[in-house]
Amino acid sequence: MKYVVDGLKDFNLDHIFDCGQCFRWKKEENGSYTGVAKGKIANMSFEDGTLIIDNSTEKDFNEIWKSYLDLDRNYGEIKEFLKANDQVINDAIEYGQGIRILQQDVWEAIVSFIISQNNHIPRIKGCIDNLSKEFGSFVGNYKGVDYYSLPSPEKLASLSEEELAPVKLGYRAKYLIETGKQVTEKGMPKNYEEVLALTGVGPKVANCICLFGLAKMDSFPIDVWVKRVMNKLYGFEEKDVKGMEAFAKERFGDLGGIAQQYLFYYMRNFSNENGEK
DNA sequence: TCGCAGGTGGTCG
DNA sequence: CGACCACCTGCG
Repeated sequence: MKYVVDGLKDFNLDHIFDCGQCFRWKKEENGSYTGVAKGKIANMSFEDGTLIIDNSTEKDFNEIWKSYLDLDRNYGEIKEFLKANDQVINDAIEYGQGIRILQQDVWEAIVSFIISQNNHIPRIKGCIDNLSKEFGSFVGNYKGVDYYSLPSPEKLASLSEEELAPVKLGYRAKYLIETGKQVTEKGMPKNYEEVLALTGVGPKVANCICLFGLAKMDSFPIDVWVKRVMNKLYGFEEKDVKGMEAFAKERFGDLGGIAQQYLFYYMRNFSNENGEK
């Protein structure tokens, strides 16, 4: 079963799945992406404005993928607003024109971004993969490959560091166990303060969780790449995080998170392509 | 070999 | 508060 969406603008799978917001979508040899989210497996391909979602019913699309891919938001309008307010961001927007902020599961965002701290992307993906296979639940098989969901907060809370050792989380294992306990006891966090209170979650990770898990579009995560791009394009000292936060709020307002994704993707990918540091 | 990577928590001043 | 520094792991 396939579900087809025509006439999509401001949409590009490479931009969406390679802009650092998610770690569970794998690019296939034919350029499509396969992944699992919210308990469903899907394979997506996109060409000339047409998105084909394989292994998805119309019901799946309406209940899951439509909102997951943030298709109800008008990114054309957002880009015009950002460009009008800021001449400097123009190139970044053009470079990542197809970016969309995925509306991911909150718990998945919590686990993913705790793991992401001080870590390389291939290893982040490996950790999430291991964690799902070892302790998650079986979601299904698609084209010969088994897919698993992440373990629940209760499941993580029940594990010891020794049991988690094969997942190779390093010192992040205890953060995940503790966070599992906190979420089990207090429920899922709903705002920045509650997210920040979780063990192993500082300002950067909290902003990622708010942006990608709670759809708080004003969140502006500042990591090393954003520090670099803020230095390069706007002349900030890389340690001046406070200054960057104030600037983002003033310049981008409620759309800070979307602006951040264009800037992040531009700095991380464009500069690499061009052999800059 | 050793530094470092999409940071955080703990400890000082 | 702001400035340091250790920290799992794997790769160059």
